[in-house]
Amino acid sequence: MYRSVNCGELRISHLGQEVTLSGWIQKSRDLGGLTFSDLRDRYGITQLVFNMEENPELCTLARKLGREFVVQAKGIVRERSSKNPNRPTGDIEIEVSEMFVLNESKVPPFTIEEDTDGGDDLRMKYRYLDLRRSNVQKNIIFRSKLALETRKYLDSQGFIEVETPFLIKSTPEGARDFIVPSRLNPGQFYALPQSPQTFKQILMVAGLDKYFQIVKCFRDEDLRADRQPEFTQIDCEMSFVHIEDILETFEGLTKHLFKHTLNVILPDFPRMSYDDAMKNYGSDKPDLRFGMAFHELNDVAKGNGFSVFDQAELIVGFCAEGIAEQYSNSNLKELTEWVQRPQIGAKGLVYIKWNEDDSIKTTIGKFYSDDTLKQWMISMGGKKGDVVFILSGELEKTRKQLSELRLELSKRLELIKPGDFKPLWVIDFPLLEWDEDAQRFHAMHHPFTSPKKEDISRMLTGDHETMKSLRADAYDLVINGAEIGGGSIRIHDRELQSKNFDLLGFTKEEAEYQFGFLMGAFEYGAPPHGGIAFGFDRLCAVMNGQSSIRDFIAFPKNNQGKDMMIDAPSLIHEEQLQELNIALHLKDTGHK
RNA sequence: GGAUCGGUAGUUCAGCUGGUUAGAAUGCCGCCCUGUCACGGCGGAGGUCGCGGGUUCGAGUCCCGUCCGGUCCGCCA
Repeated sequence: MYRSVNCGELRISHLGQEVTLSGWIQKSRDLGGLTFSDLRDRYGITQLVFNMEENPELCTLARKLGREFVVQAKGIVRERSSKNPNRPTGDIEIEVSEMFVLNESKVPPFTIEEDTDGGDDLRMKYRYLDLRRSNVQKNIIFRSKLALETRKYLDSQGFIEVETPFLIKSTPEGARDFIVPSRLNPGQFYALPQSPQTFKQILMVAGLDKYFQIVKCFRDEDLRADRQPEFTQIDCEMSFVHIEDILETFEGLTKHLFKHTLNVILPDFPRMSYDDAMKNYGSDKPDLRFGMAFHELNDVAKGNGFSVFDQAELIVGFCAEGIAEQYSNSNLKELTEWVQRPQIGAKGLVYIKWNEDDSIKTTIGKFYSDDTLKQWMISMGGKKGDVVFILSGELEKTRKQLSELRLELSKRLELIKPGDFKPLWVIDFPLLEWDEDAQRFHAMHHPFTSPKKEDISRMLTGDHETMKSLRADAYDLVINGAEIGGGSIRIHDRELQSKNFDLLGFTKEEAEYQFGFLMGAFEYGAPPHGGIAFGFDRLCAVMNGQSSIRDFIAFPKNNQGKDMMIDAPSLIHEEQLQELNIALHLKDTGHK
């Protein structure tokens, strides 16, 4: 028997018991006559004590224990003469009578502690050591619990989990596919799914009624802190539903998850149209943990001879409450430089600072009187002691820039309270998006998304401009400014689906080649249906107040899509290529 | 595809406008220590300053190239 108890469970109530523990040596403290060793496993840390006088052999052995040695120890639970209140097991220790070194360890390249000194690079290469750290394990355990609670809730609502294939068909739409060659079908390729979208719709046609799957998805795009080439979705689909049914069901799921993992009770989620989100926050995923909503100033600001404003498509600003005192000229200058960085790209930043002494400090004093500017500020919800920031220019760019400024300012002003959660449904997304470069429409969500009922006739008959104004039955769940989930009511009618492909620039043949199976299925009694997919990794991260999803994935990839531990991707043998009938034509990239 | 920051001891980093023998902390090794828990004390080992080239009397430092990593834009139906 390697152990009778784990390293986290012993308390003062166990005094006098003989126990056996196994774990890793976290650290030893050799005091000469006494040696203390901290034994660690997933459950905690228990102190072992060795006495040179009473058991010199064992104590000598203990002094030789290095970090991360794997050890089995048997002994009596004793009360400590000096307790450690920082540890749940801090009242007791094990007076060891018998010990085996089960395995030795090299000195680890970084410390296995809550706050490691290791950089990301090393942590990924030695992920098995990184995963020994309690806070990384905590994340992985959280993830497990979140998946379990997801299954519990969806099961309670009558959903069934169905596995869909990973080897499917490549489609040029949307993200790039990972491609898998087929040995049995020379020259032909599978693709890994970007999502199980078409399969779950087929399952609705098949009458499964309520489907879900916690499933890996694959996208061969460039990575970010919150984007991995393989990631996990909670993928769901329901039949005979309107938008309301879906929002209600998955608001319920989200509340359940917060309650049963974080013990956080979320109030009902507000809803905001896409148009309002863009207008008021310059973003389709606004962070509602702080204010600074936008106010447009076109009506009041134009026609006073300030050519920058007069020529702008949009003049828009927001009010930062109570920062006039703390925000000096140099702060404001620095902020101006910040928005002028190429990544943001604003030409300049207009501010109006309404000081406590009632004076106004502004960049546009030549064109507007102090009283006028105060009127503006009052109309924007401002008052004495506030500062208003204004950007102007082309509509979409300006909104995006001001949105970036809003987020940056929230960080600088530390407006975000830890543990605060602000979920939001963003609804009524546009159906189509005009791609100026490609001179064609793209589906804003995906090509299976249904237009709103009242827009269907306009879609069937409208002109180019009409298409831009079509709204979809599509929705995103946003929490704290992160897109956590997205979905839509789907098209379930062959003709409408066909028309949509047509709008998106598919020829009839292409549409048939790629999605004929789906449209074929629609001809055999497809029920109205819709669904949603949650970014599971992102949900884990957001619930824990983190922005990077990598610490919630046991074996993540780095920015280049590489797994540093197993060194993948990698070259394959010539014979493998031959068997697959694949010849490489590598561009000379200077790589090995 | 682009922008930007970084690469110096096992690790995390400092190293100024170029100037003796490249430092700190931590880790590691050795000795001492009977109540430690960030133990303490004394001593020690540890470096191709990512790589290649250039400028210079002299390069960790400046320039060019390259590789590796972080962050962001594009991209992510």
